[in-house]
Amino acid sequence: MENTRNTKQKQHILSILSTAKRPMSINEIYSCCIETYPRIAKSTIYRTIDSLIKQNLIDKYYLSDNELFYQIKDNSTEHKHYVICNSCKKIFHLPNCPIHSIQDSLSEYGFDVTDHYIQISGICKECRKKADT
Amino acid sequence: MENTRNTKQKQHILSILSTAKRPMSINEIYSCCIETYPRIAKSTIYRTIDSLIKQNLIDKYYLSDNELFYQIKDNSTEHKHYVICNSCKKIFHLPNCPIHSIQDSLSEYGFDVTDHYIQISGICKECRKKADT
DNA sequence: CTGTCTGCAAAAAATTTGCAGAGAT
DNA sequence: ATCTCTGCAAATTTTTTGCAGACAG
Repeated sequence: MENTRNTKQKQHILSILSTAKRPMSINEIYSCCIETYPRIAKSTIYRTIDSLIKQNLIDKYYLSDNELFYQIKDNSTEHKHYVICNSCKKIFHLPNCPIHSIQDSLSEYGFDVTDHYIQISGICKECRKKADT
Repeated sequence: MENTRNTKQKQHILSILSTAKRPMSINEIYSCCIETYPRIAKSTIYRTIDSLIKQNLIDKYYLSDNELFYQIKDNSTEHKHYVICNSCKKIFHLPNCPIHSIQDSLSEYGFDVTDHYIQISGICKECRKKADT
C-alpha cells in the first residue's frame, strides 16, 4: 500500500467538502478551489477525489441533475441517508436507514446486501411556502 | 409539441430494452443494435434514448459501476425496485416499495416527496455458492 | 410532400495519462 | 533523499451538434 501525503490542495478540498456538508460536483469543488489556488488543475481535483474515495474519506453520489456529487464522510454523516429539495438543493437527513428491514428479508432468500444507495427528492416546506405566495 | 416517428431503429432499441427487462448502458444497447443494424451510429442511440425518456417510455438509472443505465418502463416494472447482483448482474425485484412509510413521516415535516430511487446491490445465492467452491 | 430521423464527421465536453518539477515526510 | 503530488499539455473517452440524404406519415 502506497503512502499518501497531506498536501495543501488535498487539505483544501477536504475542508471545502466539510464546510459545505452537502454533496458537491467536481465543477463546484474546482470553482471553490481556484479562489484559493488559482493555478490548481482540474486533473488534480479528479485525482484527489479519487484518492479520498479510496481512503474512505468521502462518498460518491448521483443526484437528480445527473452529475456525480461528492460528500464528506464524517461521523455525523456516516451511513445516513438524506432527502434533497429539488428547489433549494438543501439536504435533509433521514433519522434512520430504511434498508435494514429489507436486508433481513433478502438474506432469507440468500441474497447478501453489500451496498445500497437511496435518493429521495422533493420539495421542502420552505420552498413550498414560497411557491404558494 | 413535435411529432415523433416510429423508425426501425427506435423500435429495435425499444424491443431490445423490453426483451432485456433489465437496465442497459448506452454501450450495451449499441452493441446489441449493430448486430441487426451494423451502420447504426452511437449518436442515434443517444438521441433515441433521449426521446424515449421524454416520451416517458424508459427510465434512466445509475448502477454501481458508475455508468448510466436505461430500463423500459412497462406496467410490470413500473414503480418496482430491484436489487442487483454485483457478480452476475442479475436483477431481482423487491416485492414492495420501502419508501412509502418514509414518505408519510416526511410529509409530517412538510416535505413533499416527488421522486425516489433505491439501489441495493450485493451477491445472490447462486454466485455465493459458486464462490464457495 | 413535409418534416423528422439517420449516419457520418466534426466539435465540444469530460476524464485520464505522461512527464518534469515542486513539495511532503 | 525519497517518492508522492501537482500543474500543464496532450491523449482518450464520452456526448453533442450540423448537415445532407433517407424515410415515415
